[in-house]
Amino acid sequence: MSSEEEQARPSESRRKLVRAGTTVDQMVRAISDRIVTGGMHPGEKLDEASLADRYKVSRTPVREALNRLSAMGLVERRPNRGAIVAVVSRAHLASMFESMAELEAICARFCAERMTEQERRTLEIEHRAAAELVAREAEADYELFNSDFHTRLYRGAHSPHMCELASQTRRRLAPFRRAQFRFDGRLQKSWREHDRIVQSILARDAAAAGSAARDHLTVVGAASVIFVNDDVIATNS
Amino acid sequence: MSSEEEQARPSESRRKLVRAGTTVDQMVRAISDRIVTGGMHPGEKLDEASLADRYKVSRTPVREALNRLSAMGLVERRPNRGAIVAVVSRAHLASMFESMAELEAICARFCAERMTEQERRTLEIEHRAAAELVAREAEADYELFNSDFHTRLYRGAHSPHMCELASQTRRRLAPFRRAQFRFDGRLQKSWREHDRIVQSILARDAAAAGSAARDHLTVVGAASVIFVNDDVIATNS
DNA sequence: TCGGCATAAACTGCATGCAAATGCCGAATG
DNA sequence: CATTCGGCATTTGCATGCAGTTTATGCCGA
Repeated sequence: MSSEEEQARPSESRRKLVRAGTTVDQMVRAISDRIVTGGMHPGEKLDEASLADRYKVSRTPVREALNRLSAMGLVERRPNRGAIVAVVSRAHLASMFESMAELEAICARFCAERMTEQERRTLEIEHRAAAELVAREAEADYELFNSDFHTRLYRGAHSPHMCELASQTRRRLAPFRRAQFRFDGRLQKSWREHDRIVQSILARDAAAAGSAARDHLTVVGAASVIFVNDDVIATNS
Repeated sequence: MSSEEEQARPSESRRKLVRAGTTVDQMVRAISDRIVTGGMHPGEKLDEASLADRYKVSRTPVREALNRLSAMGLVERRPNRGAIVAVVSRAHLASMFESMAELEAICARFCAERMTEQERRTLEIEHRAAAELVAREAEADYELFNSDFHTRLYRGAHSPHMCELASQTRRRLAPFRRAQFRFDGRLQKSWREHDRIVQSILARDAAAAGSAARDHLTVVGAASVIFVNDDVIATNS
């Protein structure tokens, strides 16, 4: 696999044309992309100097990026001994999915109780519109919609901190959710599960919304943990 | 107020005698201490150069410390515009306490279902022992026990990630929970609330444990938010 | 007197250099 | 032959310097 598309950027791109600002941000994206897309395996060493000259920047922004990634849980930093790609055990991964399910359950409950009329309308409209993506089997687009859907759920809970926790956990799970929609019929199943959540929210049935969201995530989690078993964790050293 | 006890350290202390290793760690502790103990007010500017020469280090470790504190949610970093002590609105603070309540409810539920016999025994024994602290009105000691109690709850859930989320949120709330036990009779109330949680867990009644934990935190949160209203938030600029 | 613009000061972000820490390898010793 | 100690190489951690960006100040015109 030629995953080297980011490597030898023409040096003029240092601060022009590249989407978002600061060099550190770029490094965070570059490194996390490589980890997320499987370009680096858990346990692999991330040496500052190598990364620095691989991306043609100095060690300082690399350091900062590694720190941020460490805060995000994607890499592990050992004092004086460098950083490695975070090793997540199957148990820990399962725990993350479990937590995600619980967090979304809470958000869904809050949504049922607290969403404004406006938010409910938007939620329903967007959800209905997504049915078309399912029919077309537009996986990439659906994945995008899916992301929005969940974000909407976090926002609708009207609890900034809960939203933050959920988003954070979701980001951290991203690497392991990649092939989620590759499973046959997963698109349609996902939509139906969403439907159950949406209907419960619209009916203001908090308990039902909670269970629906929990079940939805539990299914996704199980699928992903199985997936990971064969593909990522097995290669951890 | 002479809160300048940390300022002009003899320079030899750079890497000797100071408890834990790296300069960055010291900076993190120093700055977070000042924020947590009210030495700095929300919104106040944290200028790298000033901090650097206040603590007689270079800007680099200060930068790293600010980044970590930003990840912890204690300071806010604006690109190219420096860092300020995080401003938490009353709404956001309430949201944090609410989330904390939900997280602990989940942990308590899991504890009821998953704790080992050993863990249950320890939980009960420690809890019983704390009754003595209540009788003696040993506030400081009880506060210590209280911290352990909650940590035990997070651990007992047997979900590493949930434990992490709970601990993280708890740390972040620390600044606002300071005077929690100053309220009259709070010690005894706290113990009785703990008792309800413990009994539910020992009875393996997940639902009851969840509600008990949620109620416990909801009370604490309400008290602290009120407290904050008069003391911290009002002085934010 | 007030608003807009240009210049200057201040501060952040990145690069580079140096010192301390860790890990490795070989040699000496029990 | 195994173990431990010391030097060497690599790598992290911190200091400092420079460049770009933001913010403050002052000047000019209306």
